[in-house]
Formats: sequence, C-alpha cells, structure tokens
Amino acid sequence: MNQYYDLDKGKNVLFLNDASSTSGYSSNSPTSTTQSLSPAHSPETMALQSDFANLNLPAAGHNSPQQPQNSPYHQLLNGGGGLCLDANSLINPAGIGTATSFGNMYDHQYYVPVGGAPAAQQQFGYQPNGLPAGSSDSKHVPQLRIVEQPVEKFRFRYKSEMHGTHGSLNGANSKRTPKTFPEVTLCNYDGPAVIRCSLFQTNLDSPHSHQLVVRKDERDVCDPHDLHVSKDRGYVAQFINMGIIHTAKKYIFDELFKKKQDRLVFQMNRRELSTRQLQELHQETERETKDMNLNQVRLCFEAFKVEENGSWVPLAPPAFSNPINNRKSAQTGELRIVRLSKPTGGVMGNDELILLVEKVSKKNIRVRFFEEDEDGETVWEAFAKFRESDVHHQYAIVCQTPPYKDKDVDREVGVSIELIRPSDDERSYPPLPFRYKPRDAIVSRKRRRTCSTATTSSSGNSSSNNSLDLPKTLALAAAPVGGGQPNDFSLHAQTISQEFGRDLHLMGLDKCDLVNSESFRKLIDTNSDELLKICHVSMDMGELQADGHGRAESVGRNLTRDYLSAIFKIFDQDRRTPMEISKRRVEDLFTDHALKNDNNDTLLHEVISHKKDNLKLAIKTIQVLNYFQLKELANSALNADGDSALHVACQQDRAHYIRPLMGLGCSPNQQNHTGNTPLHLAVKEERINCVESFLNGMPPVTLDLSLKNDDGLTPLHMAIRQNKYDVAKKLISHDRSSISVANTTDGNNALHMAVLEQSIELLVLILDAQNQNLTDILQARNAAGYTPLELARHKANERVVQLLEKVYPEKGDQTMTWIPRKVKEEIDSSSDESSEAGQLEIKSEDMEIKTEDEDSMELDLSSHHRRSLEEAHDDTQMETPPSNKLQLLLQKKNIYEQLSSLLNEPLGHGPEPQLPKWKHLARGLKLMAFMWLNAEAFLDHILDNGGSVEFEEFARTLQTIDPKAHALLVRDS
DNA sequence: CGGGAACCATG
DNA sequence: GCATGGTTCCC
Repeated sequence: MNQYYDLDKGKNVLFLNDASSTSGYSSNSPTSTTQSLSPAHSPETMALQSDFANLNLPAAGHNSPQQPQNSPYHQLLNGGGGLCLDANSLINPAGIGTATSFGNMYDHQYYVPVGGAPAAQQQFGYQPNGLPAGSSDSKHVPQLRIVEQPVEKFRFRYKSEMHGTHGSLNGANSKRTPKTFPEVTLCNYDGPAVIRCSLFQTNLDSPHSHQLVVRKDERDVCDPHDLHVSKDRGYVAQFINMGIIHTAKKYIFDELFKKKQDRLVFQMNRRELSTRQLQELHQETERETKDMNLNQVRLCFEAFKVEENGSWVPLAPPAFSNPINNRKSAQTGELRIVRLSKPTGGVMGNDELILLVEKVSKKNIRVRFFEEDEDGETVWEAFAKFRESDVHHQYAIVCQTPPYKDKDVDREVGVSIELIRPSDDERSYPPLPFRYKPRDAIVSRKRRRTCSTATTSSSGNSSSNNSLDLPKTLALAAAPVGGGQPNDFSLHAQTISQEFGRDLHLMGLDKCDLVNSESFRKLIDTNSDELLKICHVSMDMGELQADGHGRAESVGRNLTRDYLSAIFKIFDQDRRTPMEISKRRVEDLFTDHALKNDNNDTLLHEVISHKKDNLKLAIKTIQVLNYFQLKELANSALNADGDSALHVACQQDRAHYIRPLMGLGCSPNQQNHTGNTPLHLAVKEERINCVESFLNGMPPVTLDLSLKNDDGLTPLHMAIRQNKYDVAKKLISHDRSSISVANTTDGNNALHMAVLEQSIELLVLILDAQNQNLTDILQARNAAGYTPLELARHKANERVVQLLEKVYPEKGDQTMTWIPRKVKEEIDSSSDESSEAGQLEIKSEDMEIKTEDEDSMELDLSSHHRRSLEEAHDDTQMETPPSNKLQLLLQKKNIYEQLSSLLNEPLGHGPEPQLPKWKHLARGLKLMAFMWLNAEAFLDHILDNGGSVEFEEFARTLQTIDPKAHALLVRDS
C-alpha cells in the first residue's frame, strides 16, 4: 500500500518512505527513542542517515576531508559545535535569498520554542508569544542556516528513468572536485536533534508533488529525509545523493494529497484526520494541483527535538533553499544560442537572422540586442521581431534584427545578443557578439583606407598619365577660385542660396518639385560660375569625406571638391574646346577620382549622398555628365559595394534624384554586391518616396520586379515581410506578374508570405490584383511543400484560413476566377477596430466574376487606402484640368502616340548626333532633357506639370526639329 | 550522465 | 489530422 504505483507497467517501485512516510512524520510513536520513529521505516531512515553521517562527517568536530577549507563556515561550524554566530556575522555563502526568507518567516510566522514545555508542543508549529521576551533575541535562538544551497538547475527524472545511476543534486558551489551538497547547520542549540529535508513548492508554503529521493540499496527512498545531528557531529547536516523525480501529470494530485495529508497528520500529532479536514485538504490540493510549477522546487529544512514521549518538537523556523529548476524543461532550462546565421547586419535593421537555440518555448522567449559601455552599463537595447510561428520546433528562431539606435554610424558597431525568457527573466549565456554595419552610403562617404585602397593607389601609380596629368588640370581649374577672396565668395553664394531657398519656400515645393521647377532650371542653366562658387562654399567642409585618419584626411579631404571644380570648369569652357576632347577629359577626371577615392565612390555617388543634400551640386553634376554623353560611365559607376548612384539615392532617401539619374542612363535593375537593386533598398529602408519615383510613370519593361537579392527576395517579398501594405500595393499595381515569383529562401510566393503575416489586407490585395494566374499562385507549393492555404492552416489564424478557403476552387474545378470583392467590406469594418470582425462570410451574391477590365486591379478599400491609391495613379491620370492648348492637344490619344513615336526617333545631325528628337526639343525649350527616359515620359511631364510650356513656343521649336511632327500638331489644333 | 529521439496524450 | 509538449526510452 505504500508503494509508488506504476500504472503503466504494473510493476511496483518501492518508495520506502512513500505513503508510509506518514509514519516518518508520526510523532505518536510509543517510545521516545529515535529508532521508534517509524516502525516500518526507521531502519532505512537510520541507515540513510548514518550513510550521510559516515560519508560526510567522519569524525566529530573535524573538518570533513571532502570539504578541505573551502569554506570558512565549515571550520566555524564544525569546530564550534553549538557555538554559532548570529546571522549578521555569518554570511550565507550561497545567497541572500535565504537570509531574507528566513527573516520573514521568523518575524511573521514562527516563534522559536526553545525550552517550551513539552505539553505546549502537542501541536505542530511555533506558538506566538509562547516564550519569555528575552529569548526571542535571535542570537540565542536555535536557527537553521543553509550553508550550501542546492544547484540552481537540475534534471528532474521521470520515474521510469530512475534505474541506473543519474547524477545527484549537488551543492551550488560543487565542482568535479570537490563536490558539495545541500547543507544546513543548526545554530544556537545544544543537544541531539533531527534535521529534515523535504521538497516544497516555490511559491507556496506547501509540499511539492515531486519526490526527493535518495538512492539506497537499489531502492529510491522518498522524502522527507531525516538526519541526526548533535554536538559531536557539529550540527551540520549534509544531504547527499539525492535525486528529484518528476511525477507524471496524472499523479500530481495523488502525490500532493498524500504529502499534504502526511504532513498535516504529523503536525496535528494525530493518527487520523477528521472528514472535514480531509475535505478541506482535498479542495486545497485540487487548487494547488492546478497551478503548481512542475519545473521548479525548493528544499525545506526543518529541525526537531525528539521528546521523551516520542513527539517531535520543532526547534527552529524551517529554512528554504533557493529554487531548483528543471534543466530539461523549456520553461526553466538553460537558454543558449547555439548558432547565428550571420554575425552582422545593417544598422537599419530588418535583416533576417536565424538563431539556433536550445529548447525554448515560442510563447516565452525574446531575442534581445544590447550594447554596454565599459562599466557594463546598458546603453542600448532592442528586441528582434518575430512571431510565434517563427520559432521552429522549439530549436530555431527566425527573426528580424532591430534597427540600431544610431543609423548614421560610420563604422561597425559591436553589440551583443541574448535570449530572454520573460517568465523568469532568465538570460542565455554567454551573449553572442553581433556587428551592426553602417549604411553603405555612409561607409562610402567616410570609408577608412583599407587594403582596397592599397591596390587602388598602386594601380594609380603605375597607370597612365591620367593621374599624373591631374594636378595640372586641377591647378588650372582651381586657380581662379582659390585666388578669389573668400568673403566675396561666401557672401555672394549666400545671397544666391537665400534667394533660392526663398523661391523654394514661396512656391511650397519639395525637392522633387524643385527639380522640375522653372526657377531651378534657370539657376542651373544660367551660370555655372555662380554654381561653382556655391559649390565651393558648401563643399569646403570636409563633410564630403571627413574621416579623421592621418594621411587619408589630407589626401581625401579636397579630392571631391577639386575634381568637381575641374570638371565644372571644363563644362563651362566647353564652347571653346572641341567636344570630344572635353568629354575625354571629364571622363578621365571622373574615373580617376573614383580610383583615388575610398570605396571607389564616384563623384556622382558623393554629390548624391552628400550630407546636406546639395541639390544644385548634384543636378549640375548630372547635367554635366549628361551633356558629355557619359551615359555608360554613369551607368557603370559602381562603388566597391556595387552600388550605383541610384542605390545611394535610395539609401539616402533622395527620391528627387531618381528620375534625373535614370534619365542620365543609370539602370534601375543594377544589383549591388548583395543582390539588391535600388528598389530593393528603397523598400527595405522604407523610402516610400523613392519607391514611388521608381514606379510612377515607369514603363513596366524598364523595371524588373522579379530580381531577387542575395536573401532570395524581390522587392515585393520584402514589402510583404515588412507588412507594408502601401508599398506592396504600389509594386503590385506596377507589375502583377511579380506576385507569382517564389522567393528562394523558403519558396514562398507573395501569397504565402502574406499568409505568414496574417494580414487580410495584403491577402486581399494580392488575390484581387491579379486575374490571370490565380491558380498558379494558389497551387504553388513552397519549399516545405505547402500551398498558401495549407500554410495558413499551419501557421495562420482562423480568419486567414477562412478567407483563403473561399478563394480556392471546389474540388475538380480548375478555373479560378472567383474573387471575393466584398472582402473589402470586411476589412473596412475590421480595420476600424482591428479585433473581432471575425466572421468572414462571403456570400455568393457578393462575389462577382472577375473580368479583364483594367479597373479590376483596383480594390475599393478603406478610405485610407483609397487615398494612397489615387496618389499612386496621378502620374498618368491628370489631377488638375489642363490649362493650356498644348496639354489639351496631348490629351488626344492619337496625337500623343504619333508625336511620341516621332520624337523617339534620333535626329541624325546637329551638335549631338544620335540624340532622340525629344531631347533636342526639350533643350530647345530650356528643359532638362536628362530628366526623362523617352518621349512619352517627356510628354507626360508636360501633361502633368508643364503648364508653363506654351504651345507656340513648343510648336516653333518642334518645327525646327521635326517638321512632320510639327505639321501633325498644327493640323490638329 | 547527458543528449537525442521515439512515443504518446492532448487540444 | 496535426502540431505541440510531455513522457519514456535508449545509447
């Protein structure tokens, strides 16, 4: 009856102290000797005890050989016998916690009954006010003190695992040698005593259902365990060779109830409990069973004096150990990062990072990035982004890095990563290093001189006259400027700048508008001398390339300025020099600058990423390159990271340079060394203006939206993963076919990814946006073999699943043209209060057959989205009514088409052969031809905001370029 | 002993 | 049916 029953196997495991442990507590035994404590189990108990004693206290009053002076307390305690210092002078080596809890218990609950009359001890517990006032002085009162705490983490074994030897519960300071064990000492007491150890819950003053067992003769003896101490033995009790048995869930109640019952019986000093008591105990146990922490226990130490009559009298308040955590549980086990997918990431964050970890629970884990100063003070922390579904089988976490606090750092920053378990604030150890990399654009502006520079300079030395020629050129070019009076220059430039700024302000323009504006055109076209001066003022700063590194500084400081000056000079004097020569000189200067420059940044990169966004400078540079037909040069101008000027523009959020750069010939499909196109960067860094600049009015053929970066993602994938509805919408509107592209990371297409985001809006956007290959998308399987619907069932919530189920065809029906347009209303209502709009009912009358008409692209979403939609389309559909004759004409489709096709033809003569006619036309109209890619774009510009272009002037200019086109225009007017 | 994985119960 | 977490088994 007192065996530990094993219902599974039918075999009985004997737990000698088990149910019969009741008798272990029993205080009603007839004799007064310890031997008679428990008739059934005393032998074991005693044997156990002597086992402890023999092992650990071989000789009374001597230091244990296994504890050689490693603890001063041992000397004190062992040598001193009952002589004990008070709590203040005896520092608990294993932790403060004990002292605190000790104090509390002592103060609030227990009263030490030294010398109390035996009669008064009929009942368990310490009687309040049962002592003379003087003896409450803690110095003279018996106390249990924990000398060695148990280890913090220990593997709890299931009963079925308890054959063979598994490690024992060691002391917190245990090493391979010497080993230590949980150990308590009884102070301020003189006489024989029993010290008992049992397993308790950590948050309740109640026993734990797990078993604290000691291996003895092939048998596991259960708690409580009693040890005898006396003056001879130094009042030290060391509990060795203990294990913790994890009771299976189904037995928790039984075990707990048994333990509580035994304990109560012992306390009450009675053989039986009343039915009422049993009832109460039952209820209490039920309550405790529900929320008992199965992965954390603590040891409870108690001290008793055994009276003549056999009753056990508590001598001191119980002492509780620190918690012992189950090493094997994901809730309390050790946290550890086993591996990172990569040790670095960009300061902007949102980089995918995979952590392989030891068992974690997805609901109870965080990934913390932090930075500490020299003193170990946290100066920054942030948490990685991930969802529960990103925790893969408890062993891997796919997360996105948080942005670093300072996005403008110019060198790598080392931080640390650790796991945090919120439930107990446990951290992984050690923290793993992680390096934040500065944004490319910033690096390239302030790049340190490295080995790549060495190659550069050596090639510079050995190579042609170019570099040797340069000083002369530069000197020439720079001379007039350098010789002038600084004050004049700055004054002058300042005036211009001010006027310029005021114009801007008055017109309420932003930089995008500015590039198209009349006054700006004038400013640039008028006099590059003016410009040059401005340039000098604003560039004489070292900001362009200030990097405080000895030689590098002196060399690099004026590099950009000097080269730009030289090039501008050539441009301005062009009329006197043959075109070809000037062109080559500019070309040489340009390339040579890049070679000399850190990170191979070209002048173009630098002016575009200039900290103060020097618009005049940048546009002028573009203009010059354009003028000299250096399209190839500009297009192939990549820095060491493979970034084109367009990349840089996107990173720096300089949307206003995108069209000019593309006009100049920069390809939007250029991939840098990490496979990112400029559009990737714009999406990644959430440069919505840049995204728009790319997409608006760009012919679909120009942009390849299916290009994947090195992470295997297209811009659309990135937008979805970042849950950026507006960005995704723009991308999809631009080119629907990109929806069906699968990423190379996990084979997910846009719909898969939207499922993972659990975003109804994105899902509807995707489903509604395309009509051709819905089947493809719905049936596409990702790397794990799931279609979007299957994926949703695995990883997404009910609403997502419901939505998708509506879209998938009935069995056997392969035509997939049904689109739940009405879903939008669900969204409208649900996005208001983002919570429960749950019932996604799509009735059949709400569905309509999708047709090929263009407006099916558009989904009438919430007003917010409607707005963004209009904005997205204002480029082709005019917003303001045309005000002049020219615009009215161009609105006619046939005119527009004929005209644009004519104007796209090259003009076979003139100063700049091979240029298409529209460029000549643009120049003739004093417009910046490099702004546009083709005649359509140019005409669109006039339609949109070229109200200032008068019909007469347009016609007149056109006549000189293409009489036929002119005729067309005039005839129709 | 500790790690790994199979197996099982559960929601 | 499946993912998950708890349990058991095995080396």
